[in-house]
Amino acid sequence: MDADWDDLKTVLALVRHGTLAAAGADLGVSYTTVARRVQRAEQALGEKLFERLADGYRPTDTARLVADYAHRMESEQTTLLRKIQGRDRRLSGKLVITAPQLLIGPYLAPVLDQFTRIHPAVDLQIRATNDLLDLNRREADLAIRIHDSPGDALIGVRLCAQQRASFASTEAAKRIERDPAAPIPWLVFADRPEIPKAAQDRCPNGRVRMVFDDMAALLGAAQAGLGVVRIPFFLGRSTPWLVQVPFLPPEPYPDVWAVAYDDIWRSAKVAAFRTLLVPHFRARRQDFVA
Amino acid sequence: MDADWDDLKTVLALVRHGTLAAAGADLGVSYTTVARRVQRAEQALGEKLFERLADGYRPTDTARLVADYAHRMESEQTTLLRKIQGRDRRLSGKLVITAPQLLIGPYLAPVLDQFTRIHPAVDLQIRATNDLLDLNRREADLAIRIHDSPGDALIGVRLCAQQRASFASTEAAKRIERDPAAPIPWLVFADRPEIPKAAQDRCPNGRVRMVFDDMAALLGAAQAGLGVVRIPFFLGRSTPWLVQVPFLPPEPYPDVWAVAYDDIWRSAKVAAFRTLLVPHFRARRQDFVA
DNA sequence: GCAAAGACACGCGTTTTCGCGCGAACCCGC
DNA sequence: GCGGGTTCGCGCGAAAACGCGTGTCTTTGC
Repeated sequence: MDADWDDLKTVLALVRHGTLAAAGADLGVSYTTVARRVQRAEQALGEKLFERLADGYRPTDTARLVADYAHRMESEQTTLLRKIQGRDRRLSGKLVITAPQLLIGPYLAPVLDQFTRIHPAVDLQIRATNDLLDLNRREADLAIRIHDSPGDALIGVRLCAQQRASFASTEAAKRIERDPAAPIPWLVFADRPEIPKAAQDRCPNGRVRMVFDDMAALLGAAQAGLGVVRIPFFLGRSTPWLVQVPFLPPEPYPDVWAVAYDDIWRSAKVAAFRTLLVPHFRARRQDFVA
Repeated sequence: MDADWDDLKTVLALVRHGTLAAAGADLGVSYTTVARRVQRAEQALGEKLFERLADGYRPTDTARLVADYAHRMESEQTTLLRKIQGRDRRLSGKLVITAPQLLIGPYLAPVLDQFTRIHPAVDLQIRATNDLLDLNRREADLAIRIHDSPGDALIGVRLCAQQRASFASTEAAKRIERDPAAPIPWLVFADRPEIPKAAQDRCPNGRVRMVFDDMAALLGAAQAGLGVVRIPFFLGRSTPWLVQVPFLPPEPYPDVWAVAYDDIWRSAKVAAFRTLLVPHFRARRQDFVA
């Protein structure tokens, strides 16, 4: 009664995904191999781990127990890999940065350009996403996030404080200035589909004209003059044909952070990147507030 | 940068043993395989893990780090295996009992006999040793130990309290009774090579005649009439040709315990064994004290 | 009621891994 | 200085693991 560690890993993947094919894809092997390894694990442990059903493998209680401990082993492994990576003093190899899509173009690109010139041996990869990538699973080494705090077990530095304000196309902004009493058509983002309170106080005639679930589309609509959007200063200022609607008040917005796991934060590549990143944002901090 | 779990296991074994051959023997594979897996692990991690020396592999700091975390993964695995084994409700398969060598013959044998008759499907294995086997590494399921407390993370039950006293061959005992003032020749065990204080008070003329490092040899010498030994009651009473030297006082001695890991303690096979073991010792508890 | 899709079982050919044997380098004791 | 023992490196044949293709069953949607 002793099991191959990779077989335990396979059981974990199968419990997670439910089907041989999905587990195999996760592990990077064919589903046939998953089936064989599970069979071997069942034999080694002397316990039935799955019920073979037409729509997938259903884990038994024992399999859940195995998966639980395999998950702990996996955690140990990822921590190990982080520590090794953090001890890496070489300025070569892969470095994965993740950042909000719309921050990359106007603000991160110069840093990236400079970094690759100084450290050509580093294989720099950018993951542009608004989702929070799981740094623990090493989906990225360093994350630039717009959040109130660095979060869980992460270490980080605040790159700059932020505010947001109302922006609209030049013509739309002029129209509002000419007739402040007219109803303002708001374009809002899906996660908070209401009109900001401070703006509503100033202009009670506001109404939500459309709701978007994509920031780029929202900006496009604003550029086309469809209405007023409430976005961070950096975004409004770096988007062509948008101007701030002056008398609508700015309001607080989460700050910009650079965060990473403690070990990786101190690694050579991340440290080198930070020496460029932090001054760059600090020099432009006035772009992010009123 | 992602490593096979079995490769990490191999690095752990190699750090532990220092040479390819020893690590291979531990893992049950050839040393060639160990060398190959280590090479693969180094490539996967992008770090040098060992310095190849003429007399073995010397681990780098990174390898020690890997071994540290692989050790944690191993701990998770052994805990898992214990839990699975503990959930096993079947009265079949392997059951490993360890007990002090000299307790087995006179006291454990009847229990073993009875158990194998009632549960013939259980593959009962006895490990007779005075060393403490590592229950955590699953070297044994249930241990019968002579100790003051069950110890670390173990659960257990006290089978009986114990005392020890002085025993000698019939003739030697008579000789002492006839002439209490004559010098008593003691045969003592190597871990405590001194004459017990209480006995020395009664018979100040005692002297250490020989020191033994093996209990069976010590008993043999006592049986041959070479001197007086200080042993637990059960041992003196179950050894032929030995009698208690009456006026030398008994003294305390560690109790007899049955101990196991919590999970395994409740497993079906261990529980079944306990239902025979405990009453057996309880019924004979007077054999262990004056 | 029937077609399409998803999921598993099984068998076959291929790739990878493993163990063995030989030779070289080194340490140790004499 | 010189054998004996131990350890590692390398190449080859055997064995195990792997991926792919096919067939069967079940579910789902029309």
